[in-house]
Amino acid sequence: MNEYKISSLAKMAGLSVRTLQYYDRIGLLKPSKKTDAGYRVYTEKELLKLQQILFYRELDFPLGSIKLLINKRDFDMVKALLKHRQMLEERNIRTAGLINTIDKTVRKLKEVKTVLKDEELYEGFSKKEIESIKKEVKEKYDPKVVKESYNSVRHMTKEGFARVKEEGEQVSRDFATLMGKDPASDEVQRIVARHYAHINNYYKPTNEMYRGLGKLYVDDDRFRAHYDKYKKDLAFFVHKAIDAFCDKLDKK
Amino acid sequence: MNEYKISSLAKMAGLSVRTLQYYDRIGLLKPSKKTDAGYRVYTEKELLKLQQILFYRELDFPLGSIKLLINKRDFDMVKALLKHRQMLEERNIRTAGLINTIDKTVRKLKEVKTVLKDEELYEGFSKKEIESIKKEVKEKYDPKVVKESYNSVRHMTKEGFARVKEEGEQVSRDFATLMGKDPASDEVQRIVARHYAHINNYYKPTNEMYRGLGKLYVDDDRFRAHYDKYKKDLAFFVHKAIDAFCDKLDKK
DNA sequence: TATAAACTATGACGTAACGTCATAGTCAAC
DNA sequence: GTTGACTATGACGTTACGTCATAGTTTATA
Repeated sequence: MNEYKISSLAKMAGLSVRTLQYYDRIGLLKPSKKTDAGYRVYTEKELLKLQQILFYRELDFPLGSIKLLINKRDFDMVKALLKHRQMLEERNIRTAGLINTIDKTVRKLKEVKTVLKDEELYEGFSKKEIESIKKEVKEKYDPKVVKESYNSVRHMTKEGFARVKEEGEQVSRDFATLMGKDPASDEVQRIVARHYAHINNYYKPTNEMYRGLGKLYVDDDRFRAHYDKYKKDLAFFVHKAIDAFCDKLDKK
Repeated sequence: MNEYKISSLAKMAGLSVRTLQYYDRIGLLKPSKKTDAGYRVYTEKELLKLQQILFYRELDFPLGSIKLLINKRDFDMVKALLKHRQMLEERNIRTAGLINTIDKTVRKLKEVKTVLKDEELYEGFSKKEIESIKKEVKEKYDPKVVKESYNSVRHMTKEGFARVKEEGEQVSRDFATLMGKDPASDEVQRIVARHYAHINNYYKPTNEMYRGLGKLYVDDDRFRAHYDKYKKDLAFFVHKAIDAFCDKLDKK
């Protein structure tokens, strides 16, 4: 019977020497024998077994399972295959979902492909204000968070931008008219819900994060200025309203 | 701004403490500061950044890529997403292929599993003939061996059997063209190996079982007829070839 | 036959993204 | 002042190998 040294078998099977040594070590494929010098010697028998191994490996079976599958003669192959199939299917479903999420995200980003110039983005602000905002945004806040909304805002069409901006302004005005009411009241909470949905155009915050965002409206000068522009202390009111909103979410 | 200790942030984000410590270590998410005692202190800023991280993580981005994505200001998000999408799609296609392979394999195995009754296996033979064949096979050859291959053959459906025949036909033709050569020669042995691999689709015979199957090809009229249909005495040739194959396996 | 080239074995370490365990220091409460 | 909860860190395990270094073996060649 022909005998093969490790690199021959490796070449035949398309594996590396180190891989075969590894398979030996974990007991997946032992050589037929070893020479006095400790060299591994394989025969056709091992080649055939290796083919079986590679079949399962191709199916993404973990080596530990393969070891059981090919060594136990009474192992229920069909059951193992079906169980594995189940797992592959779940993996596929999940991956399909991820692709979908990417598509949605990309659509959102692309829909707004036309790049707005800074002047358009910050229309209403003076040049100096623009610079200071940009600088502040860059230095003070989390780069990515700000960048994402910054970019998504920057890449909007004028129409898209106008729409979002209008939406945001309406929400702000609504908050302004309701100031003084109980932040936890239904009418205020309805506006918060709209705000929350608005925010979700840009990213999907957890409850805690949304709460944090509300706090940021007060702590951050630029945000506070934005709201307080509508009405004095509106930022604080919005913060409280968001807090109440999150309280309710948490309680559920 | 509110300050959170590591377990608070972990709970909020649904991660483990160890994971956050890990993210700190690899520079993915550094705490806002550290206390004198070395305790990590996080704020809402980190919460927001973490949310971004989790968004990409959900999409199976490796953490290293996420680090670049959220830290490099000029990183092209759309490009990165589309590239990732490409990868996910390839993964999905491959997984779908694996599922398909499993389905085909399981179909085969299930056909094999259904037990054929003797009458079906030997349809066309009389009861007496059946008994005589069984008796002969049992007595003439190593009882255990023959019984093994016998039984494994018995467990096929008609359809399964037809499929085996169909798929085995190519192998048969190859044997036919090589008849006259030394059954132990490399070229013949290669075909035997293919036959062996083919058989292995259905069950995993021991060497002895495989040898018994070879004998069965000669001793059983139906099998013999099958091979001799291709060429006179082909069954005997195949038997010899399988014998030589098993000799080599045994010799080790 | 001596030597160089090619091959082999083995241990150690690295990978990704954490989990687990052990050890030790820290903080708040009773 | 002690207990209990919390934190930090290092070490090791996980999967399926790859890479590198070191050392011994076989083979080819001069």
